[in-house]
Amino acid sequence: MRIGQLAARAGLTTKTIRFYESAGVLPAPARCPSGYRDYDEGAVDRLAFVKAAQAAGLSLAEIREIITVRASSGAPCQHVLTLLDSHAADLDRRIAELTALRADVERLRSRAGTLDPATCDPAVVCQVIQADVVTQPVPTT
Amino acid sequence: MRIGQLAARAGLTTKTIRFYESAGVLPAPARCPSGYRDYDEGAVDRLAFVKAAQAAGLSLAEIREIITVRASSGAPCQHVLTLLDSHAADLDRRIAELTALRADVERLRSRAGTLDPATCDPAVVCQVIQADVVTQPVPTT
DNA sequence: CTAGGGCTTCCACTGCGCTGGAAGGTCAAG
DNA sequence: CTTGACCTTCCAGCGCAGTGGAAGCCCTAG
Repeated sequence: MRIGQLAARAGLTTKTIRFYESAGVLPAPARCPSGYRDYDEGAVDRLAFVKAAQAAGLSLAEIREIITVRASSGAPCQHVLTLLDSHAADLDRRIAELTALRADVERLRSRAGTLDPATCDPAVVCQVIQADVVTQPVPTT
Repeated sequence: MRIGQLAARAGLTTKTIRFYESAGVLPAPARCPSGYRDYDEGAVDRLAFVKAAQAAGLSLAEIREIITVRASSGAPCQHVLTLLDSHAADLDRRIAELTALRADVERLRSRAGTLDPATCDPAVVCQVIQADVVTQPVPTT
């Protein structure tokens, strides 16, 4: 199967598939005499795995590492579980950060109603934005 | 005041201050005969505003726009409130996405305990990661 | 006079996951 | 023979908020 067909079956572009190959998450396939890439069915499965892993929040670098572990030392289950745990912890942190930020924004918003535009000094640009109402370290997006 | 002193007072690096000037969130200051930047007290206030606005989740582009509105048509309160509302909505979406992703990861994790490593087919790389357990569109980080 | 610390500019790079485009080769249909 | 779809490679850029480094000027202390 050529790259265009694989792309259609996987719901990706040919660009993305070549990029995945260069990123090390899709093995380099055989080549036709013409130089065209020639994929087997395994490529479809592999791309499905990559998609699922991405949907689980893993980066291409992490996916590549899982694949490497699988190739060199068998089932990467333990490694994957560790990754998932650390991602879950990251997510908990992110969610807590965003929730706190959300509360800060709400606080600014509701405080804005109590402000008199006439008291707004050009030097501070806009009195709605006040450092002492906002407690975030930095929105680590 | 020269750039190094301003940086110390604002808790930033000189690099960042020059970058803010080029990004349009800090006005270009006067220059000493030597060519050195010469800041007044207003610069400290301005940097405090930028910090607070960043902490509220605004991008430098948005901050620049607020400053522009302030300079051209007076108090930007309404504009700022609109921005804050749209950010609050973004945050709600992000939080919902991350929470759903967190649940997916948890589902994968707990399902992993029921799997037998022996049934893990190299073609799928790792059976812990399964598309049908994950329902995210794409983790729009 | 020299060393140092601070300042100037400009250009490049970081991370991440692609995406776009140029210049050219391959193949089947008309 | 030509057209057009498909493929190849390589190089560049996106967004975001900076960070790093090079080459060179300014100023003060020793």
